[in-house]
Amino acid sequence: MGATKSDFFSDQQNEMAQLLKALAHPARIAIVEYLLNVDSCICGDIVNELPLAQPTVSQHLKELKNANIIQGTIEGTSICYCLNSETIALLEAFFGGISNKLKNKCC
Amino acid sequence: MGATKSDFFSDQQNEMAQLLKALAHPARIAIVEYLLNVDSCICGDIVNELPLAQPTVSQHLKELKNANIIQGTIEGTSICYCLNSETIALLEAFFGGISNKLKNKCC
DNA sequence: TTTATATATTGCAATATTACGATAAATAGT
DNA sequence: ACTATTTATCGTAATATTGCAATATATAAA
Repeated sequence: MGATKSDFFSDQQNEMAQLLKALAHPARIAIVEYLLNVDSCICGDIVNELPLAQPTVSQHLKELKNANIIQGTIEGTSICYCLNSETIALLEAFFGGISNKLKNKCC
Repeated sequence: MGATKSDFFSDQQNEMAQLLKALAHPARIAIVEYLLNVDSCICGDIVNELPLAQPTVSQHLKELKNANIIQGTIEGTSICYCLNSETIALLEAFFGGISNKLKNKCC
């Protein structure tokens, strides 16, 4: 016990849960907001921006990258991260869809 | 170690992370989708709908309730759950805002 | 090749989540 | 009051996440 029973849910449900889990941490929200506020794709400044050690930030970036929320391109010795607008659009559509359908409901 | 360093992030970032965490599980996504597809607020049918034991479902419902994603009203011996459209709107706005701001970016 | 800089990986301790059996609480009907 | 039904809580085992020191990797510059 203890492990999520993913097998019993649909692929779509599992994927959305995974995507939301990747964002379900204040540090990762902060990373997304930072990338949004910075003009160009700035790289390891994220480590300086956050109150976390470099390995911890690296781990959070990895999770965001795995979930396709951000992309990283190598630029010399550093890596340049930026948001993936397709994934953001997917999330927007998910909640937009719920919101729309909810308008015809009693509660 | 091991605990999230919430103190170092903004209230807004912590709240959004918490809200997303409440949805970051396939069972809880399934509950939201079920409530959306059912005409009126139907109660303990959720337990029958999901491949999980009653205490587990009760726990998931509690988390959704704590995050203000669903509401429960007592109806005789049973409880009637339904989605909270305000919280859904908040989530829609969050991702909509990111999506909009992202349009003017280079990546 | 050596050195400096940037990022990733490993290993581990602390903490959180998930799931469920057992049990409690609360209400409806008898 | 007793019984059945519905939902919540407790206790606990299994698993996952978080954070960081230490270390590895990889590229740039000297």
